[in-house]
Amino acid sequence: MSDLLERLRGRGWRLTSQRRVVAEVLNGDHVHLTADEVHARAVQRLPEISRATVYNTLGELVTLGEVLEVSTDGRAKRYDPNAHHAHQHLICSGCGAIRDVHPQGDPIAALPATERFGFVISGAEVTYRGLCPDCARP
Amino acid sequence: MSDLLERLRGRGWRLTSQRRVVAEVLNGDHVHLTADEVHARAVQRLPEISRATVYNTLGELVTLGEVLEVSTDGRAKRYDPNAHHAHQHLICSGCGAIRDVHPQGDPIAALPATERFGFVISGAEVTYRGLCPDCARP
DNA sequence: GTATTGACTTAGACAAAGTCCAGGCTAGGA
DNA sequence: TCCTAGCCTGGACTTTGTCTAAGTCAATAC
Ligand SMILES: [Mn+2]
Ligand SMILES: [Mn+2]
Ligand SMILES: [Zn+2]
Ligand SMILES: [Zn+2]
Repeated sequence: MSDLLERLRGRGWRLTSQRRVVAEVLNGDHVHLTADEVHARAVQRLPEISRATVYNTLGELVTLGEVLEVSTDGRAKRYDPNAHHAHQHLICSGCGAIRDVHPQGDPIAALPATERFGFVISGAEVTYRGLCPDCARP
Repeated sequence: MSDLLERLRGRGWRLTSQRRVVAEVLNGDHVHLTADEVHARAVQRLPEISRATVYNTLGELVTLGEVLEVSTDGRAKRYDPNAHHAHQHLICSGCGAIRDVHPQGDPIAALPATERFGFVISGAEVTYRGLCPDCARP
């Protein structure tokens, strides 16, 4: 993750303790935290960090293409540090757990020209829903 | 749509003018209105209808399986009367226009067992993004 | 090391989307 | 026609996110 910080500094990003902490919180696999969850974890390390700064920093990371914004339900957006490997999401309807998944083939190819309404298509997001092993137990 | 109302009455739904108006507003193809848009249109026909009733009625229609809830971005949920024909959505990144589309094949089949993490998968939603003919013009 | 400065951070006000409640109203059955 | 369970209403409240004015500080220049 420190290579990320160096990369951003090279792009003229001022490296503050707040930004460093937000970047540290967003570290790992299958990480899809809401802004408030990021804030709660950031406060553990830097008690005075504000909500506004967390929102600002997340927004900047999204603009820079280093973090993805994922809207899986009508609730809070989730922030996903796995921005450099295309993937889709599998979500448990019971507990909300989210996993990164990699389906085969390109979903865009499955949309015939007659179903495109003249649109220029740029991407497709797939959300799989189901029950995780814990929630599926009788 | 009145067959819908009769069907619901058969299920013990009390048929009020408010519910009738909400059902009428949600009529047509490629209809994906937000709750506030439904309310604004309902008020044209029944000026005293409240926001709470629109939310309640939409929620009931979703529970009854007569309307789908679509969360395409982090904004307001959209309500889709096309609940009886499986379909996916194509959204213009420029103006937000939404079209119903029917891709070929089953997206669930594209997810190998090794990518399912032991989940029991129940469905998949695909959101295609692009630019509509108007927004793609130079 | 110190000064400078524009970018950054903060607290809190504000806004949009949605939920909840007490009290009044009414559709539909008796 | 009357009764009442279920429905509706206005408004308070919650969650999620945005904006702003004023204070702070990272990085550069000296
Ligand atoms: Mn992800
Ligand atoms: Mn639809
Ligand atoms: Zn689960
Ligand atoms: Zn458009």
